[in-house]
Amino acid sequence: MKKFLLVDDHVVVRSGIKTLLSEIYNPAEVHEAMNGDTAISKLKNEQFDLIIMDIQMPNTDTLGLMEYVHITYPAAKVLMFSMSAENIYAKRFMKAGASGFVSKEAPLEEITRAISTILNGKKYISDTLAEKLAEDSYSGKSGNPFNELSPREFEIVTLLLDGKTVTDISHALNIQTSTVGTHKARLFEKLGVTNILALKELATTYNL
Amino acid sequence: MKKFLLVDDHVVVRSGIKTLLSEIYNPAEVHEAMNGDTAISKLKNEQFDLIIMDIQMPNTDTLGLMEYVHITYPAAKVLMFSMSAENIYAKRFMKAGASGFVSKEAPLEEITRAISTILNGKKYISDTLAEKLAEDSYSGKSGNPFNELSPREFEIVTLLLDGKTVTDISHALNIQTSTVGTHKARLFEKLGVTNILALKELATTYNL
DNA sequence: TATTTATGTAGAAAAAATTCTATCTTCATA
DNA sequence: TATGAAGATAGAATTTTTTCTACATAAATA
Repeated sequence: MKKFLLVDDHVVVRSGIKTLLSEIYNPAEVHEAMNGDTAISKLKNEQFDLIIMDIQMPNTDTLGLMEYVHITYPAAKVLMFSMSAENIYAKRFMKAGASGFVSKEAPLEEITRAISTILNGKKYISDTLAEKLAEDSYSGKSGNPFNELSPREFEIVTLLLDGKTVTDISHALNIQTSTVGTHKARLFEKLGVTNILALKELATTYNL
Repeated sequence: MKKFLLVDDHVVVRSGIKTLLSEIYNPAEVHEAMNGDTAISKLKNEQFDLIIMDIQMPNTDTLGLMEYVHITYPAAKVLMFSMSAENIYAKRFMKAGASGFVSKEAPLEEITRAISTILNGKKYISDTLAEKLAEDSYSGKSGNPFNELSPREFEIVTLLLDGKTVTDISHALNIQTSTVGTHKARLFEKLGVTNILALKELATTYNL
């Protein structure tokens, strides 16, 4: 019997995936976690065939969580689930050790394909994402300025775009406000923006 | 038998709600639409006991859709479903004729309560949202929240939306930064917003 | 291998923003 | 007309953010 762990803060989403999994892998043992902490403690006690994780959860640094899972349980397979279509996040998560990336907007058929591909020990990425990854690796630059950001800067930019203040972020990441300030200044510099609204606009044009 | 229409672009969300509905209202007839256009055409052909709609869908003006539904089918009951917790839009959707507003982050228990409350002909809003609404209706406000701003506040909101800092504004208007700060705090309060990004979003929905 | 560059971090100081309280004025209305 | 609400304004105190400098480490490169 396959064992799954769903990490998502939305009941309805968990319920939807659960239904889906039960239909395909009957019986399927489906565990749920609505935040990073719960996920971590579940992982300590049990081993899963597949972890399905939302990339976006309140009060949870999901990229950090992905890294943690990959380092702590290198054999774990994680399918990242994103609310929006293929975006700039995908690459980061794949680098952090995810086994696949799929959008919640994707047709059911693609979602099930992603799951079974990963369960078979392979990685799954959609065709469009594969193209994007290919593009970058051969043209050097993607043209997307957000790709120039370091992992930490990227992490911070997403929180900033979420309306979080420097102080919020310093708490969330357990670092000094001055450190957050430094990252913020460097990332503003890299992106060529001078205020949060311009940052938002830029992010929107690159549909981040 | 109850007839439902789910309007949401995410398969897994639809599937989750569908499962939920089937569990409570067995049998339940659940129709789905993944965008506004599909929803409109479904509404033309059939009548539903309840429409459950995501407030956020790509290429869909959901507030406009809500208004359209309310005007075209005044008896229709619509439960708005938002990805994030109670947000600034809730109020506008309620004013546009929604029967309820609930967050996907809400516990299952609240979601089912919302659904049954509305099916019983009542409106459902969370306690926190109820408070917010009470505040307004009691002061008789309606429509565009930007109209509630005083001339000075409006002047300042414009500059703020232009990416100007408090200091910039104090120079431009020849007043103290503390004065600008006071105006800013009051206007944030009036608009029910806590940061500049939320302000921008609000301004965008009222195409300011 | 030695050297540079990028990154993550933070302390200290400075600057900016926010909060709180308090005038003063205008305007509506009991 | 007296009363009070709404608005525009700030001073002072406080909090937050920014800036500047610096250091350690890791990765890249001459």
